[in-house]
Amino acid sequence: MLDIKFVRDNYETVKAKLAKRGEDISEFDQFQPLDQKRRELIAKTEVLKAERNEFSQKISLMKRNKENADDLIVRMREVGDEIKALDDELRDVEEKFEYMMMRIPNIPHDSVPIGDSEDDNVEIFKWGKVPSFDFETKAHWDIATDLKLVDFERAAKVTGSRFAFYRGLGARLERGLLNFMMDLHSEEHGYEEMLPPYLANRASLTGTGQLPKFEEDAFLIGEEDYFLIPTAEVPVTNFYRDEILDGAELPQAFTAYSACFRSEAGSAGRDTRGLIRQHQFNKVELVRFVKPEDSYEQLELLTGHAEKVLQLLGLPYRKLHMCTADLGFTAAKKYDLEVWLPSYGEYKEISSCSNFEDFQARRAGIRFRREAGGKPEYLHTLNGSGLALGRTVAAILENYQQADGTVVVPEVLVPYMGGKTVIK
RNA sequence: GGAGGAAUACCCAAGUUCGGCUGAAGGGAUCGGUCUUGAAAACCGACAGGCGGGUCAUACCGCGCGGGGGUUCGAAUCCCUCUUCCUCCUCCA
Repeated sequence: MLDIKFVRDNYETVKAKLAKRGEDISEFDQFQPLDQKRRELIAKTEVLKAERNEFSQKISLMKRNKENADDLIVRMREVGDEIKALDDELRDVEEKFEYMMMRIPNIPHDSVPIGDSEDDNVEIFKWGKVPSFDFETKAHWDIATDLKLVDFERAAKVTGSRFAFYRGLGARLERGLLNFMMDLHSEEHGYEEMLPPYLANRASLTGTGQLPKFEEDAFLIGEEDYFLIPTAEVPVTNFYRDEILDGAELPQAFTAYSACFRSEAGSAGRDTRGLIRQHQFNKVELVRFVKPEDSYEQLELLTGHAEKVLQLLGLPYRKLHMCTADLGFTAAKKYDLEVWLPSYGEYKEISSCSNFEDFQARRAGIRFRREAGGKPEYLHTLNGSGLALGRTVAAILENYQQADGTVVVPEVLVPYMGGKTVIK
């Protein structure tokens, strides 16, 4: 959520910046009328409440002195009715205002390239050497099926489309990668390891920005009003929801593995084969809680941690600076890491690293105090994938495949694969 | 799933019977001071924080006793509802 006072004082500037995202922000036109109406009603109702407080005191005194207070009580009854009517109206206005504010996206940082579509994302650099093969290469879904690493058909039978069974060395590879990444981030990069719940409530999904606008993307569980988490970002960021942290303990960094669940509404027909777009996938997430003045530096740091995984695995990738049109709802600035996939003949997103500034913190009520007794301030939140596991498996299978149909295990993973150097 | 109990400020904890000088007693912790060579102890003092309206900023005003509704001139205190925690039973990896 945006800072209401800031928006009030800089309405035109904010509107112009939001317009650069290229999405429909006509809702934002309601800001000024609703904000004004809201403040009018608050002013009115508070005058009456002050009066009521004052006279209730008087009535109390009169009663104690055995005086008759009936006239005052009758008068206050009218004031009470008036307050009730105004409060009802105010509640209505605030509900509309809140709903509108919760659906307004974050303001892009000034460094973000302006663009109309994903074609305007700016490539910052490429890393690694794209492999060249002197044999007919296979796509990862064929490699995985041929080597009995993943079974898509039986998953379709047992559950439905876009689910997968990992088996044998495929399951081992996914688990090995998970352990490799968690070890790297917790032991080398200074993150505290976390294993979060996979279901989260409505308040949490609202805190990180999935709700109210994108409810159709999430799986809702029965009558519980719990959602399957689309990413560990949701539980981990909301870990500190409605809390005030000690500034001396910032930054705080967590790495969390979780399964992630996405309905993939609206993606019908895209990436239908293989491990790229599943309803359920595994991911190692990085989350940081930082002081506002550090957040852009911290974004570089976090992105570097995600890149390190790709570098150690020897997977060719490129780093993109996402343009205003491709920022997503919550980010002020975002880098995507895209890994080379031979079957696509192009780079494919495998990590997304964002600085949300205080956008999530404001929604989720996460603050900090610089010093004891100081005013609480909203902190900044960041997160990034470190990395998505299914896509990493796909990338390894495709980039490390050999002419005989087997797959070489990247060196760093050998210890995590029980010493195996080849998947066959 | 069944039966009970609880939720008060940083922590503990009174108040809820009978709604009104409770904008919330009392401890502890914390901070400041006295004393001391220094420290401890003792004593004195400060300690709702937060959010919202308002203001150039103050002042001032509103809300606040788990969340949300309601009754009432007035609610920490009464009613409804939700959430969380605890105990016992049941079930269970």
